[in-house]
Amino acid sequence: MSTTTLSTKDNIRHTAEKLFRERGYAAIGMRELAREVGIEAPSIYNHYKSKDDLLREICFDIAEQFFKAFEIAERIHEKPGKKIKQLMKAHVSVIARNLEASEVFFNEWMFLQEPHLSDFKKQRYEYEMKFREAIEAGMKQGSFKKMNSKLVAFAIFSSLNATYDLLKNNEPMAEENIAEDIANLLLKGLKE
Amino acid sequence: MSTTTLSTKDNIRHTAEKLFRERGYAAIGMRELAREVGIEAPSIYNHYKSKDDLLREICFDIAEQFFKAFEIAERIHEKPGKKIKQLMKAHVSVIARNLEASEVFFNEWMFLQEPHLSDFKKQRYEYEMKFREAIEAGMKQGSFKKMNSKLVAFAIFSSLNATYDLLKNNEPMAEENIAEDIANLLLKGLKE
DNA sequence: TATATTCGCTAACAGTTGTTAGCCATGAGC
DNA sequence: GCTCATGGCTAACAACTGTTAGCGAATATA
Repeated sequence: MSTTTLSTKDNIRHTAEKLFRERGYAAIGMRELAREVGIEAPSIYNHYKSKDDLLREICFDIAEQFFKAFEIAERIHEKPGKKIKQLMKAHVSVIARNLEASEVFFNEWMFLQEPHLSDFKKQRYEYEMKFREAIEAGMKQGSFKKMNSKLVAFAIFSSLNATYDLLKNNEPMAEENIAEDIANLLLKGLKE
Repeated sequence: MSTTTLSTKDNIRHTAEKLFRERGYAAIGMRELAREVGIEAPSIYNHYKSKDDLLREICFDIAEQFFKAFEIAERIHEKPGKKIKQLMKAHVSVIARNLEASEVFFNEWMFLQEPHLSDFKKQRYEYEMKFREAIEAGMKQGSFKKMNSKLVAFAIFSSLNATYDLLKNNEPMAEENIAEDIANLLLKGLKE
């Protein structure tokens, strides 16, 4: 835990992540956000152009982290099973490092305004497709069962994205174990 | 598709489900909801006591359906693998029959006011525990691998709850196939 | 020391929020 | 035909929305 005193801008950012996650972007007013930070609402505008600007910074920052983590994990060339596992670990690691912000990324992106909304959707689709390519490669190569790759991708993503709830509601569980366990479950199945 | 002309109350309900799902409970005003229905905002109050009342009806109606479907599926006594599959199919079937409303149930419940909020959380927890019991029974009995049952339950729920996206964004896919495919993936795994 | 920038503040804006009061037309039951 | 409930409507409420203008103190730069 860093003990550096955060800048006001960082304080606004982190408080926004916390509040947007807890109660939703639309339900949080600038005055409430400001009160939680310990300043007055108009002071926020010394650091962010608008409420949308705040949301945009959060969402696109997380998006960037997902892409970077994916690229790094992709470089390690492995057999499909190991590769998917690597990608899943990278994905979970981004969530675990940004517990509140990633929830905002998943649940509040629809409040982005154009043209950022379209931008965001495009990036999300790209990311999904990168995952699906890795899955389909494994199917073609014979390591994976031949299934609807979209269904598989959705099952993987939604399982991984439950990381927040697992880390928040549970007996402490190491981040790496979550990815490892979910990967094993999805790869080898629950049946003995 | 039924061609019965719906009552105004039903119209409000269905329109609310659609709008709350699309843009979130907090972002939809009574005037916008009314406009979409084709009436004026105050007329809504002839049918619902408040905005919260509307959300409450939607959320608790879906909760009830989940419980009922679970109970019916539970009666058919089977081996753990078949049983989980039955429960999953029942769960997906509720989602498929209430595509918009179930999304509201999943994503907008936090806007419920007390004491209904606590009520809701309790019911959700009960439902989760019923599923986990079925999973743990399978583990004890030796049919399933011994894993963290909360993690397994979360993976199952989040995968099943992706049904909405699968039915909406995809080439048409039969509801039963979704549950069947997800069940097979989670039970037998992706690996060949 | 003079100047410019940063960053807080208060006051205020126009528009929107959920909701209530109260009026009027329709149609059912007596 | 009279009465009453139903379910629309308009007008209005106080509170709240995101945001801007503009002021003043502190800090950094020259």
